[in-house]
Amino acid sequence: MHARPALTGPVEDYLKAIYELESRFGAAATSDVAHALDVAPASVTGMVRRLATQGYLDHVPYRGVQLTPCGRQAALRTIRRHRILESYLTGVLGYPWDRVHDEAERLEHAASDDLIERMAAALGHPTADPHGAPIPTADGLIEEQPHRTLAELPVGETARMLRVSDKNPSLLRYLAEIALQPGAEVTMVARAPFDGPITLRIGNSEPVVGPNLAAQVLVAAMPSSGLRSADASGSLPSTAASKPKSRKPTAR
Amino acid sequence: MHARPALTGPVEDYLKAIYELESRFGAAATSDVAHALDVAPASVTGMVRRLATQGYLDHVPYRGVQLTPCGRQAALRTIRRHRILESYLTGVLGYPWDRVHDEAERLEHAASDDLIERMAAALGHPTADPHGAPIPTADGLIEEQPHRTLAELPVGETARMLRVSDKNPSLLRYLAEIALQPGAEVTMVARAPFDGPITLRIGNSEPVVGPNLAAQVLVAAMPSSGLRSADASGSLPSTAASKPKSRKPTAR
DNA sequence: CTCAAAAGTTAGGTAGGCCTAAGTTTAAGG
DNA sequence: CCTTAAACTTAGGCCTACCTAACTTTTGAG
Ligand SMILES: [Mn+2]
Ligand SMILES: [Mn+2]
Ligand SMILES: [Mn+2]
Ligand SMILES: [Mn+2]
Repeated sequence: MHARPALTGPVEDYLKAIYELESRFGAAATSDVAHALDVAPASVTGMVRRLATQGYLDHVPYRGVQLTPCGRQAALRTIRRHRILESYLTGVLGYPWDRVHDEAERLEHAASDDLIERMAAALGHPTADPHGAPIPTADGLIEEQPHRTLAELPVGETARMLRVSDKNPSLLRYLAEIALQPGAEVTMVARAPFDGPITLRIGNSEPVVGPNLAAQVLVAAMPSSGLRSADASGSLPSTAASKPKSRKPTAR
Repeated sequence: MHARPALTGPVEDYLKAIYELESRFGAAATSDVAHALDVAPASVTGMVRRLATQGYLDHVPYRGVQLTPCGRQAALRTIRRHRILESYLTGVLGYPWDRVHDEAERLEHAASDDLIERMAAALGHPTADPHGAPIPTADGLIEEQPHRTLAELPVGETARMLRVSDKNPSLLRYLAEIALQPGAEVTMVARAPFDGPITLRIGNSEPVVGPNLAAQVLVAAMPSSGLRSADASGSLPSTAASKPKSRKPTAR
């Protein structure tokens, strides 16, 4: 609540990684954090203990870790900076979307709030980053859209592409090549059986992609009939993720 | 020459500070570096020993420190980034010139070369930062202009304002108020004796300033007669500063 | 020339952030 | 249940980058 000491870069990255794991699985496992940050599990245990004593997270040894409200706020602040930076780099400086993540990963720890807000203003206060991830507001509210994966899209249906992970540059380059980017309308033309190739229609072209790729692309939950532009603003924002898919670490 | 390991932020700041002290005094004294970086002298001794063993500088104990070619190259790279960042922040994002230094001081360690060059390109490859400091080229050449201080300007003469330190925000705010910024034509109208107040003409106004302020403002060495715009490009660049004013540390 | 202050260095310590190796706990299969 | 592999933590180090306190070298005033 009060003026906490400024966080270091590594600490911001830990909180961010834990936030993302927590919203996917309900809690973050030591080894998942280690994998996300590319450090040894022992390093995570050590850092987690420190951050727990400092009030940023709750740690039940051997059971995983969860953010406190204070830790969640810090995580969302870093995520906001990251995503605004990515948006600015692509939108203003002409970066390709497969190269903004690494740059933002460093700048997010160095840019002042003032700079971030100036960038956001220059972009007209965007609500999603170039990969379709929602940008939390300055006071820590984030609005997740309901979605399914492209792999789940029934044959014949059309959906609006929503989002893809920003962490795989070569995947991003390929998606750009076939024009599969957030906002694009994509139709499931055919799906070969036994996890076979998937034929899509995007604009005038009909790229054929693997099921593995399709599973990584998120599309809007509701079928998109024609050119209805769903107004993103105005709906009530929620503080965290929608419904975590349960997995290993259940904390408590 | 080969791929040296990436430097840390603190190391980049040490090399930059040493570069600046060296170009002013011929060599950098431990206590001056300590003062510039706001660390204890003992910390400087330690860092300097490490950087000397790593080949970035030569250290003669008790006599000061000097950059090796390799250290100078690293320093100029950081200075280039710093100054391009300052230029971008004022030129594109509307930062006032008194607040860019702190921001650039952090971003200079996080921005990639690609980002820096994109910013430079967006600005049309500027040759000076908002405070008038020359921007080294990507291959480490820097071109200092001949200058004198505004305090030295003879009464009746007009000169083009060249440069001022970026480290004193309140001075910068005041200079902006009286329109004394790089490129401005300034005339020495009158100087009261015994270090008394100095009357200037800048445009239509005649601000009266102290000799202390005037000593901090650099103007072009040659009198500017009217509106001749001196072409900065085309002259031969030199690797380092012109002629260091000798002072305490003489190294060797 | 002397000698004390200033400048610089050395010694010893802290904290952050990482590592490997060696335990400990948990979960899961048989 | 028992056993064992996987997940996790603990122990013990290392490196960077800082600090203070104590010592050494240089300098310059008298
Ligand atoms: Mn990203
Ligand atoms: Mn990061
Ligand atoms: Mn500056
Ligand atoms: Mn800096």
